Amino acid sequence: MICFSVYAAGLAFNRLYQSLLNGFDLTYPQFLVLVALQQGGAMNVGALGEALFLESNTLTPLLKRMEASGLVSRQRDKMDERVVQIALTKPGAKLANTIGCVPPQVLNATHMSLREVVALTANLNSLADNLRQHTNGLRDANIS
Amino acid sequence: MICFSVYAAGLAFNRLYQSLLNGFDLTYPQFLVLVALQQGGAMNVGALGEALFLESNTLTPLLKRMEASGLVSRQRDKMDERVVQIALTKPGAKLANTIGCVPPQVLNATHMSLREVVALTANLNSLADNLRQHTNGLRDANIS
DNA sequence: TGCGATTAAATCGTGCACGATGTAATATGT
DNA sequence: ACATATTACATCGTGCACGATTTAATCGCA
Repeated sequence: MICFSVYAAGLAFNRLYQSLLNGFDLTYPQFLVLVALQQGGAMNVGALGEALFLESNTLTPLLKRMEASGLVSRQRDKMDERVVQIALTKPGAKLANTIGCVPPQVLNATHMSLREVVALTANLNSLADNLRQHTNGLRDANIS
Repeated sequence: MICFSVYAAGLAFNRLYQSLLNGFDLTYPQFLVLVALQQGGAMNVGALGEALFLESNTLTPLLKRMEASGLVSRQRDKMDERVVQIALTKPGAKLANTIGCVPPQVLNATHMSLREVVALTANLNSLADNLRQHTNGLRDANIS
């Protein structure tokens, strides 16, 4: 049951990250947003969703919470009022740097070599790509 | 970022399963419960939690929903009134057989050979084991 | 026997994740 | 130009997932 192994590994990562992040008042998905913005720079909600494989119905409330805690700013785009630009605030950027220490701790917890982790990551990425293609195929078939 | 790859693969599996299961009025975690009970037979909430890496705060409401839809029974143990035994009902057992067709479809969607899937599953299981040990170590350190 | 400690579920509050839908702004075609 | 379609984001309802706490039953042990 590959699906269950992925599910259980996801639960395990989530719990470990919550433990490591609870001093920063950050959830694991919020941590991912912070990292995505640090690596990709400011971007709109849609682009953030493409990076994290999430949609606005998940991101909008999450980003509002992060805005409320002062980590990101949300600004309507002047050129296209439909678009909302998300950017790290100064405290957000600072926190993004501070939590750089967390992923190495997680890597250590895996008890795996860097080589093994890289290989496993690549396999998971291609697996997820295939699953997404299949899911999208099903969706498109239902529409037409 | 191994954690993100696991996270994204989990999202992808969840979406694919929701698509495949939505004709059965089942969520993905409910599907996992059904399979666990089919494979392990009737068991109490704690044992189910060990099998699925979940606790009563997640399982109790989920099992109540499955009881409401007639798939499982919940019975206080006569010998120890604290424990609640969970068993498949006849419709639940029937549905568990019916959805046996779903995992092969998922395997097909992975576009991976059985050998690759088995190897990836083993790697994920040992990874999750290591993460759980580390998380439990952190928890115990905080208690003492 | 009886009382404090432990255990198994349940409850509560918060935050994702997602399908379905709504709203407002922009793009497109005639 | 203007109605229609499309797009970007937001809203709503449901169901996990989890930390913290509660309740009730059982255990341990003097």
